[in-house]
Amino acid sequence: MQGVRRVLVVDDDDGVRTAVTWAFEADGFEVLAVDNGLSAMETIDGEVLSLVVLDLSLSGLGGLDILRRLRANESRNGQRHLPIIVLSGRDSETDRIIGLDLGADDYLVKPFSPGELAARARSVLRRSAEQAGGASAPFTPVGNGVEVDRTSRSVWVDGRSIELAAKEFDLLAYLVEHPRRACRRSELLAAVWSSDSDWQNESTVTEHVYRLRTKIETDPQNPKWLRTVRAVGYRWEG
Amino acid sequence: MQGVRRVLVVDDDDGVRTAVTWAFEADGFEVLAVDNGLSAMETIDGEVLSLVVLDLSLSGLGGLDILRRLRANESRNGQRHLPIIVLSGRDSETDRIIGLDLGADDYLVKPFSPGELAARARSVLRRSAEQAGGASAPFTPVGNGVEVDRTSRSVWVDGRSIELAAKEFDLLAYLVEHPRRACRRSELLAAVWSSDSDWQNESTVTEHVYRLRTKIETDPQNPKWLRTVRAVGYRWEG
DNA sequence: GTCGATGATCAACGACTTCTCAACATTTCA
DNA sequence: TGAAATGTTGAGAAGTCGTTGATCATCGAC
Repeated sequence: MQGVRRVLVVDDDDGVRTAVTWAFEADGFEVLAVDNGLSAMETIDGEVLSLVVLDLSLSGLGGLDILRRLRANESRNGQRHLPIIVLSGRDSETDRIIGLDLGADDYLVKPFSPGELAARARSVLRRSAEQAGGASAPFTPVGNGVEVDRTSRSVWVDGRSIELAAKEFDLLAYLVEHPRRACRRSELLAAVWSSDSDWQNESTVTEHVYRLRTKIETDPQNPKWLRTVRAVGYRWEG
Repeated sequence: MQGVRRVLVVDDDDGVRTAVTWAFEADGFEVLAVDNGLSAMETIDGEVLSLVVLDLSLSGLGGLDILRRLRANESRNGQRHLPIIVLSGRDSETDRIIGLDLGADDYLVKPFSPGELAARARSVLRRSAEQAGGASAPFTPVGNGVEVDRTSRSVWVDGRSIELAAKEFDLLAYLVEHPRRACRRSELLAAVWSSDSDWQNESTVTEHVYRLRTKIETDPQNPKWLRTVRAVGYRWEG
């Protein structure tokens, strides 16, 4: 898409900055790294960036503040959406990220593997490019795999069109948009049903997954895409 | 790593303070020395230090208290791990266990030779530098070795994907996040099982370590990553 | 070497999770 | 309004996982 892909890494831990920098440079990115929120904001204002990797738990001007300010600025000035991947230190923070829906494009919980970060970065950039690419080219379902188009709300599996009910589609779309993430049922309830797990029964999710599998998996008993993560929930193998 | 290597010596015995100070100054360290726990905490808060040498048997605010507070603060604020070498007057097994459990990086019993202390200091600092240097901490190295990803809850050993049960994964993730630390079984119970050791049997940890080893170690009888620390617990060799 | 303490290994059982299906509730649309 | 499609809930079966205690191996002290 662009000649230079430039990423900003914001983390106050030397080790994380170094490792993330390596991972991105190995992937052909130009990397800027800063260790605090103020420098991060300055860099974002002053530089042309393709992507920001942002630690949530910065001291001082925190990751959440940056995210909030950035998104507020963008919508006020009608600027282009700058893709952001959030890093969070604890698994419990994940729930907050999802709950608050702060506009991160993806998020990773430490510890994470560099390869995983690189994969998510590519995926975020691809989506961002498709979006910027305007009136997305008429969808052509190609070859193998599962293709989901939110605009026409249609789904193809290995090139064949599949009919899904509304909730089934929403669930699948969410999973496909968050590939390789172990999603807990409560997360899916919140995201797809806009509901609290206190309010709604989590077995609703189980049942919809069951129906989805019968429709999209070749061997529903032995699912290839929609995998169970025992004691947690489900994961889409993108 | 740093231009100046600065060490804080905490001991209420004049003779020990003097001897240790000499030993470190001869080794090119800048030395701060205090004779009580309160001053120690103040110095730790106010100064940039490379290492603390801490007498366990201080009167007043004791060595164990300092260790506990310091490590609690670090984990709460996500600060860098400050290396600590503990000095103890007695060779009692109990103190040794408690000292290592609370996150002392090494341990010396009085009387000791200044040369021995200097050697251990160098070793502790080297390990600490390696750790901060990126190849460990929340991040696991690429390629060979064990990679853990909390987001997708998946694990790779030498590039091959490994299936783990829920508790096995949680245990592994905790260990990987605290590399090169002797973790007591009670600590692991508290961290991974959110449980009291009075309530749950510590052999649960032993068993889970056993299962983990059979899944991730090439030679489980002779573990390379998940090592036993006799009379204490287990340690992850990051 | 012997003894005691500690860890490894194994088997067994109970508890928990998910799958599956059926029944009921709700929405949609003719 | 009524029928069909869709969504939600609950219950039982099947399977996996977690935990424990027993027994054997190993280590270190004496």
